[in-house]
Amino acid sequence: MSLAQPLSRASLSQQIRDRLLSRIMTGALKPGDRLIELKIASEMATSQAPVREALRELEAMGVIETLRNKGARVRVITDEELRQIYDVRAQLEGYASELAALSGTAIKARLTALIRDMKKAARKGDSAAFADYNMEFHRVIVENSGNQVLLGMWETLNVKMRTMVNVARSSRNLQELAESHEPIVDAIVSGDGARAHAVARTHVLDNKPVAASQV
Amino acid sequence: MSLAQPLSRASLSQQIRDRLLSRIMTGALKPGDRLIELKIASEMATSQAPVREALRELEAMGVIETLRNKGARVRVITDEELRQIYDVRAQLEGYASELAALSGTAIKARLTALIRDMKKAARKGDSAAFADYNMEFHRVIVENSGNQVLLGMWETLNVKMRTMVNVARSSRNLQELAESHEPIVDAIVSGDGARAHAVARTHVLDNKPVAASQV
DNA sequence: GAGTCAAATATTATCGATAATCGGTCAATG
DNA sequence: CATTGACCGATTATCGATAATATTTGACTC
Repeated sequence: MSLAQPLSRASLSQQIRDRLLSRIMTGALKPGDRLIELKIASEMATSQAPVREALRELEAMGVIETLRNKGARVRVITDEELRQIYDVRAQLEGYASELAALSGTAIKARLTALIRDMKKAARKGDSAAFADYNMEFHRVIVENSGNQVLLGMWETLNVKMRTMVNVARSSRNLQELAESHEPIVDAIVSGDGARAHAVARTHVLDNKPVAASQV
Repeated sequence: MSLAQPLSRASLSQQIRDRLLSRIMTGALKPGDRLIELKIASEMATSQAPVREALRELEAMGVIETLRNKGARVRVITDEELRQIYDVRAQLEGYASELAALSGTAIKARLTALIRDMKKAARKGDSAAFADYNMEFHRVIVENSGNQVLLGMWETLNVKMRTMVNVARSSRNLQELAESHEPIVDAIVSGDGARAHAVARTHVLDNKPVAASQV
C-alpha cells in the first residue's frame, strides 16, 4: 500500500494550493474563473477534502473569494484596489529601503546585476523575464530589511498584484524602467536612510497605474 | 430534517474559526497550546473536516502554526517579532494618518470621544476597557484613510499582536498613554499630512516594547 | 541499570458517501 | 401571458470511517 516515492514534504493540500496559485499567477486561471472542487480533485487525482482546505488557504491569502454554497472563483482585483496596493507597497518599500540603507549590508552587487538582467531582457523584448527580474530586485531589498513581518506583508501584496496580468509594455519603456532602478541602489549604498526611503517610495508611485476613469 | 433556526449566515468552518480566534485573543488559548482536531470537533458538536478548514484559515492568518502530521498549536510570537510588528505598524499608521489628514473627513469628534473613554478607563484602572478603546482609536484612523488594502494589512498585524496578552500597566501610565493620543488628533485635524504622518509614526514607536535582551 | 525494539495509543491525513443548497426549466394555474 | 412552484442537475457542505504517521509504553537484552 505504501507509495514508492519518498512522499514529498508538503502535505497534499499545500501541494494543491501551490498548483492552483501558480495557475492563477501564470494566467492559466483568470480573474472570475470558477474553481470547482470535485473537478480539481479529479484533475489532481485526490478527493474533495484537501481541495477545500487549499481553497480556504487561498481565500485567506486574498487570491480567491468564496460565496457560501456557491463556490470559489478567482478574485477580481479592481483598478482602484490595484492603485491602493501600489500606495501601500510604496510605503513598505520605502521603509524597507531605509532599513537596507541603514543596515549597511552589501547588496550593491546583487542589485546592479539584476538591473543588468532587466536591461538585457528589455533589449530582447522579453517582458516576462523582465517582470521576473524586476520583482526579484524589489524582493532583495525587502528581504535585506531584516524585518520578517515586513517581508510577509510585501509578499502578500505581491501575490495579489500578480493575479492581475499586466504585461506588454513597449521595449523603450522597459529600458527606461530598468534604468529607473539605479537611483534606488545609489541611495541605499550611500547609507542615507531618509533618501533611500524617499527614492524607493517615489519609484513605486511612478509606476502606479493611472485611474481608469475619474469617478 | 430541516433545522428550525434560520441557520446563521456564516459557514460552519467560519464559525469555528471565529470561536477559536476569540479564544486565542482572550487568552483562553495561550501560545504553545495544542489544537486537537477531533477534540475541537466534539466540543463544537461537529466533525473533523470543518475544523481542519478553520485551522487552515487560522494558519494563513498567522495565528497558529501546523507541523505535518503533528498538528497545530497557537503560534508563539517572539519579542523580536513583536518589535518588528510595531515597526511596520508605525509605518502603516503614519501613512493612514497622513491620508486621514489630507482627506479632511471629520473624525475629530469620534477620536476625542475615544480619548475621553480611555481616560475614564484609566481612572478606573480598567486596563481591558482601555485596551479596547485604544485599539478602536487607531482603527478609526486607519479606516478613515479610505484605503481598504491598508486596513486589511493593519488588521492582520493587529490580530497577531493581540495573541500576545500584554495587559497590566500602572494606571498612571495609562493616563499618560491616553493623553499621548491628543497630538495625533491635532495633527490630523490641522490637515498637515506630513506632520500627521510623523506624529502617528512616533506615537506607535514610543510604545514599542523594549528589547528583552541585547543579543 | 541503560539502551533498544515493538506493540499500543493518540492524532493527523485522506477518502467515499450523503445531505443541503443553488439555479434553472417547464408545466400547471390564475 | 405572467406567476408560481415542484422538479432536476450541478455543486458545495458535512459526516463517519479508514489509512498513515508520530509518540509513548513496556518488556527484553546485555
